[in-house]
Amino acid sequence: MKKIGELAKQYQLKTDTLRYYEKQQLLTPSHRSVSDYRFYTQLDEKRLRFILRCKKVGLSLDDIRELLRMDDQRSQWSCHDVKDLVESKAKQIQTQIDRLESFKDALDTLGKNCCGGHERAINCSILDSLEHDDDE
Amino acid sequence: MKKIGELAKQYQLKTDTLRYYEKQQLLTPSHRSVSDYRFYTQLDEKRLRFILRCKKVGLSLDDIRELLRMDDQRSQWSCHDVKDLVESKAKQIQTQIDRLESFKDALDTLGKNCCGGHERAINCSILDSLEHDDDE
DNA sequence: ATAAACCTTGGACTATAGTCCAAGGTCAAG
DNA sequence: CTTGACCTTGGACTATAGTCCAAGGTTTAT
Repeated sequence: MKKIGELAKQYQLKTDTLRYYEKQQLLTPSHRSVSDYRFYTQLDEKRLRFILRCKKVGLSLDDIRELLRMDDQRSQWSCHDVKDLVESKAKQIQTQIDRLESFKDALDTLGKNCCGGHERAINCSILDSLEHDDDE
Repeated sequence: MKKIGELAKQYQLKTDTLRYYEKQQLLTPSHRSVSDYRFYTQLDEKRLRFILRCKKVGLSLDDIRELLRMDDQRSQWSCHDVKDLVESKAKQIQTQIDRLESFKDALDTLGKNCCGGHERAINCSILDSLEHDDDE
């Protein structure tokens, strides 16, 4: 059983983060001391690793909460449910990627047409194209 | 000269957004009526279009503020300065894209190994891999 | 003259994932 | 027995880009 400080140090988190996860219903330590110190068991720690692994693949705390619920009661859920969550998250991320790609393309185009020299920006092609309604 | 409501309607913004841009030092109407109504000139409107075009290419309000400063005083800046801003923003966006791509890959991998069937998730491969420390 | 539609301001609230702080209680070492 | 390191709580604050609200003033139309 570990106290919050130990657990935090071990996983390079702040104790505040662990308390935050508790408030978010992600990880509640199985025991409390008389003086209300948190004590985390091996299982709690395993749950924390689950959470951290989820974060690594880009899941939000909301997603993780849902996945934990499934993991807690696997028999209540089908593989389909789980896969669904993962796939819809992947799709959502793809949408964000697409959006950013189009930003990137637009910026690259702006940059490519610019001399980038040290002369005054009086006729800067970037500023000019941002000023004019070429594309609309 | 347009009142805030007209301008907002024309560009499909909320009047609040326009006021917000003013507070952010992006767009200050050139005139005020006796009763303190905002009046936007053609130039103000042009400036707004500049802002909206910047947003379209993914620039933040902070970026836009900087770009407007350059546009306002082109002779104070070089093409290099302008190009630099645009390119560094493009790089920053690329970093975000890379991060999301790696999330996407991880989720795709999880999803691919999962049957996605309607059976109970007792042995769900997704949950299993999130539980075990395979990759660390 | 009064209602509807507009305008003003400042301040609170949204989501996300924490981080930091203050005031106070607890515990181990010297 | 006190110091320092830990722990507790609740609440405020961060960034981003607005959005919404309340309380009140103005303008336009009837």
